[in-house]
Amino acid sequence: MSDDRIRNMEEFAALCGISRPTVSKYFNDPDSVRASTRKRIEAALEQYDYRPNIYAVNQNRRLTKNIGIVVPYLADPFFAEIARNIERLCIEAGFRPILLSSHGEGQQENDNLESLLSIKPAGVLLAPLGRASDKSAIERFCRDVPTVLFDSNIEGMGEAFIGSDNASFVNQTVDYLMRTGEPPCFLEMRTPANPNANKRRLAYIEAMMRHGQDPVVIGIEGDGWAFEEIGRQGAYTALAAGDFKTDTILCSNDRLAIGVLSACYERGVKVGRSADCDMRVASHDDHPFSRFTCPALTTAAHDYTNVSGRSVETLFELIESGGRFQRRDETLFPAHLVVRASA
Amino acid sequence: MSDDRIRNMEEFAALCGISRPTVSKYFNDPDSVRASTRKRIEAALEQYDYRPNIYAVNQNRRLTKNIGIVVPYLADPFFAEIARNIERLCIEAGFRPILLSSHGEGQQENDNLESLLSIKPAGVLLAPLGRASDKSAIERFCRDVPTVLFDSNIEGMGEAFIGSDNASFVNQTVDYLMRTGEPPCFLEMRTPANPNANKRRLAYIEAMMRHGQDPVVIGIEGDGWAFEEIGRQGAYTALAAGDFKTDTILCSNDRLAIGVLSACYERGVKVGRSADCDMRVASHDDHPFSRFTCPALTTAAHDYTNVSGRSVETLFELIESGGRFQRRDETLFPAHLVVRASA
DNA sequence: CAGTAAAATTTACGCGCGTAAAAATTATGT
DNA sequence: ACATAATTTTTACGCGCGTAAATTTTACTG
Repeated sequence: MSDDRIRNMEEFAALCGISRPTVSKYFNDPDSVRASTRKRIEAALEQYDYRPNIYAVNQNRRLTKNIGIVVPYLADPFFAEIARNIERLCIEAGFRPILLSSHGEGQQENDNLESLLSIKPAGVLLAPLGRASDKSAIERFCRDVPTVLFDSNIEGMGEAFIGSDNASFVNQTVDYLMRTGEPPCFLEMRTPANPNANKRRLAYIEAMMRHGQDPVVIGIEGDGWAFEEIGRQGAYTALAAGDFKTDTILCSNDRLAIGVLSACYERGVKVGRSADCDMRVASHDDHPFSRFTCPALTTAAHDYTNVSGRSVETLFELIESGGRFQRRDETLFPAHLVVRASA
Repeated sequence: MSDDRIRNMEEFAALCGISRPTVSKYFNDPDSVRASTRKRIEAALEQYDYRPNIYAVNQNRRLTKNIGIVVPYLADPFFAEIARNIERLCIEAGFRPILLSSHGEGQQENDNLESLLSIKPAGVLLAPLGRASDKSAIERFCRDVPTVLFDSNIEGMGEAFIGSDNASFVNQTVDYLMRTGEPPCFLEMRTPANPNANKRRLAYIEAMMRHGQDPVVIGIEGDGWAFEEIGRQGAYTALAAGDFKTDTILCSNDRLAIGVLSACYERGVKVGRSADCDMRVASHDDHPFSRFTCPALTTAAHDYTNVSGRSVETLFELIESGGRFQRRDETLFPAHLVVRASA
């Protein structure tokens, strides 16, 4: 790799002995030029280390190769994992992923969308905050930018939604808990952060009815995205007040459960399914940390691969169709149960 | 906000009744134009929702306002937190942060640097992988882009380094453990991912000597960034083999400790500092999850605020000095002990 | 009010590349 | 070798904005 600084495509083309427009064609699609000229360009690339100015490219292309990815809370390893998968798929398809986190705040979500507008992305994969989202801002954004929603749905927004089937999550955990012990109560935040929580509660109630049991929903206080702390505080309070009428707690999500397990431990409540245990705790999401809790968490796992894969595929289709779909599809993937020691 | 699409600064300037160059000046620095014209522009901005084309802007500016942030492993909430702080500080200073994760892989780190090169950032904050880093690639990158290293140092690379004082971490935990119980052994990965681990080991050995104790270092097998799993497996093996000659384990970092606690729990080893406990476990980092482990983890905490704050400040100074410093400073911030239930 | 400094306008060029159209070259099949 | 199709070259324009220089307008001072 020689150190001669090449200033633009003109110079690089000259070094290749090829005209600039042809080199330009090559960078847009290497297969659009004759094999022999492709070889010459690629040989020159090895030698001279030139790369097209991304700003000049994007200024002139009708559509950039940028794809925006917005997640509600990146400090949550669950979203970090999903984002990582999605990033990889975008890169493999020749796109440029731009990852943004809303950090649990509506204002940040708006800022992220604003910021994405200015880079004129080919498309955006948006996992909205949910309750804290500025619906009208998102709606406006979706009018301007081809957007696919994932993880958390907002009725009618974006050209498609890909997520997990909350009913499948809850049915599996409830069924499992029912056939292995006492009927579970359901622990959630009183004011859940996103609509998945609501769907899970409803699915829980329905599942319990199906089993001929009275559903018991325990709503704990707390706001924001510090779910573990909220779960811990809530469980502490509930344990002290004796709110748990059953020995089995089904948490709305793993992060709450992590807090619950922490509270149980501190209060000397032994969690697990063996005979000497006081309580069973199960949950949903299969959070990356859930196998390291004490005890390891029994939970229902997202189909990470399919959710991220289908989200990306759908966005690609959307981009190819010019940014609009005939109708808005909602794709839901079922969960699979992961039985560990906690229930 | 009217919906008239404004195509460029020319049109927008016309709507303001102001010349384009003046509007351009305004966007570069709102205070560089007369107050009265500033008002007119801002009034028009409210009405017409125009925003300069970021590609055209960056093509012509000598320096972009982009700042690259590269972290080794974003699925680790520790880095997610640091990154979030840094992002915020950059935005407040009028820059555009671009967050990239190396996902624990050297190849990805190289790709990230490559990718950053093409956006011509004003500066980059790089937390290298460490052992898995391609040193020569990083060196080349640092020659082209003003770079400040943080979290994990690589001798001589980048214009400055900001991190935590590993000796301070270890001295505090060792001193605490020594004065409250048996001398600790030190648990780490046999082939640590980054140089901080090496410094911690050395600091441990030195601290033990200072206390007139024999240092005992337990190196566990494992590769990659799945530290929790590595810690779990390692502790399992060590417990089974009876490798722990003392009842006190000091882990190199919290993520290993999380795995260790998980193994202890599964094997029925009670961890904590009360009389009925079999073992004490302490660690370093104050990972966001360390207060939710069972028992909650006693650890030494990073000075998150200062590390991220100083990193950003240093990069700004670097950018203002034209990308080079006279000499390469290394700034280390001390830790503070966080005593919880595990030791 | 003149005198001066500060700010805005006019004019013009350049950044690096996409892209279109016409002309020239090369590859392909027979 | 020839006709034809496929590529490449040449030429030229435009994208949206930064920025410089010269000029005009505005604001401020006494």
